[in-house]
Parts: sequence; C-alpha cells; structure tokens
Amino acid sequence: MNRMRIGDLTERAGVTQRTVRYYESIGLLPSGEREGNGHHYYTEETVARLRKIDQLKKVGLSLEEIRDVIELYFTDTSGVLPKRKVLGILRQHLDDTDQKLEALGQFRSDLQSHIERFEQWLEANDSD
Amino acid sequence: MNRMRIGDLTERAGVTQRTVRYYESIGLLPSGEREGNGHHYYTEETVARLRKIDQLKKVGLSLEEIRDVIELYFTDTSGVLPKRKVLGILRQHLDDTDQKLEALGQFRSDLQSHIERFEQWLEANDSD
DNA sequence: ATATAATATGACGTTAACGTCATGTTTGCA
DNA sequence: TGCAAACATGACGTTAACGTCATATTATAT
Repeated sequence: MNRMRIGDLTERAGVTQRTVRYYESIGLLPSGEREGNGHHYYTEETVARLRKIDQLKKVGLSLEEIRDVIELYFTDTSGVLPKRKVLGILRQHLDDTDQKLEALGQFRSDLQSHIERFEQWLEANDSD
Repeated sequence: MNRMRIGDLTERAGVTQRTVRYYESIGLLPSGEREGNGHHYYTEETVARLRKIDQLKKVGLSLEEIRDVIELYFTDTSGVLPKRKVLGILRQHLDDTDQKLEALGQFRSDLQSHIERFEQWLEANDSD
C-alpha cells in the first residue's frame, strides 16, 4: 500500500494522528504531499520513518536529537550535507551512547545482584 | 563533614536546592532532620543518595521508577520489605534494561557505520 | 443525495521535572 | 548589635511531547 492517508499511516506505524501532525510541525517528519483538497498523502517510507523515530526514542534520544540523525537513515547522504559538521554530531552521539551503555551495564549488574540476594533469601525462608 | 545544611549538600551533590526540595516533596529523598529552628540537616548518605539518583536518571529511569529501587541501595533490605513484590519489580526492570541495552547497541553500531561512511568520503575527497 | 466517517486546523489542557521570583526567618561574622 | 548571606515556603513559570475537544471541510457507503 503506497499512497495512504493519515488514518492508515497511523495504524501501521502505531502512533496517533496528533503525533504525526506534531512531528510535521517541528520538522521531524516531512509533511505529506497535498492534493487539491487539503488532505495529506503518505508512503511506506513515512511508516518506516515513524518506526525509526520510535526506536530512537527508546534509545533515549529527544526529538531534537533524532532530527540530527534521522536523515542519515532516509536520504542519500552522498549528497549535499555538510559532512564535517554531521560527522562531529555523530561522534558526539557515539560518545553519549557509550556513556549510556556503561551506565546501563552497571545498573544491570546492580539489578542482578539485588535479585540474587532476594532469591536466596526466599529460598532460605520457605516460610513466605 | 557529616551533618550539613542544604547549601553544602547541593554543592557536594551537584544539584540545586530546588531539586532537593522537589525530591523531598515527592518522597524520593527523606527530608532531613529539623532542629528547633526550621532548618533541615543532611548527612553523607544524602549526598550519596542524590548521586545515585543522578546515575539512575542517566540510565533513563523516571523519578517514579527510581523510587521503586532506590531503597535497595540505602536500606538494610533484610528488613521489612515485601520481598516477592520487590522481586517482581526488579525483574521487570531487568527486562526493560535488557531491551534498552539491545536498542542502544543497535544504535551504536548504526552510528559506527554512518561515521565510517563519512570518514571514507572525506578521505577520498581531500577537496573539502 | 444524504448520512456517516475521515481529515484539517486551532486552541486549550496535561505531566514530569524542575526554574524563578517574592517574602519572611535564621545564621554567622565584623 | 547590626547586617549580609543562608535557609524555608509558596506561588507562578517553563519545556517537551503530546492529549483532548471543537469546528469546519472532504470522502464514502447506501
């Protein structure tokens, strides 16, 4: 299905219409083509874009940060982008990501040991 | 320095007074003991607690989620806590954490390949 | 040709996590 | 003792990322 309206788009992408319009309003999503009437039309790529945005949100990026990198996934970057600047941004993101990964790893191991402690306690005391 | 007022506390923990009072107001931080005057007094543990909260925020937890687990770091959990319930919460957090770790890992490798692509482009075209 | 459903646009509301005054009391130092 | 610096409390403001009407126009099924 290529060339859909906002109803199908949101259903397939798992977001609300409000979200789509909000993303368009902040320039995160290109606002779909409009026919003579006022309606917007979207494509498969829009669906993919919304899904990618969702993934990046789960990674902890803000919509503004996502705007920094989203184009990399959907445009032919061999084109016009100011390479050095983008490269700088990417390296910054890589740094941030490594920080987060470390913190998350630490948290995970903390969780693990807490869990084990509780499990052992419960094992030792079968009296609930 | 054990037994300080909010000024020293915030300086050592790297947060604002507003933050401390906000955390107290939502029950994330035990509000320091008060003398006859109205002033609150804090200890080294409060500093540690604030730092731990900051770490957990970086991991992407909300203050509410942090409230779920913060006690594990600072109280003798051999005590009164409803073990099975806490264990459930912890396991949920562990699951969430693993999800995040995977997403972050994916993002990191995406970043890597994008970066490499840009680097190679810049290498090939020394004409900026 | 209508009634119902889908879409567009605008405006106001909401939650989290604080920021920023304003005002009044307490403390610490000359 | 006087006075600036520190603290307490209350209230209103702010940003991100949408939610929730309200209203008007367009599309679609009968």
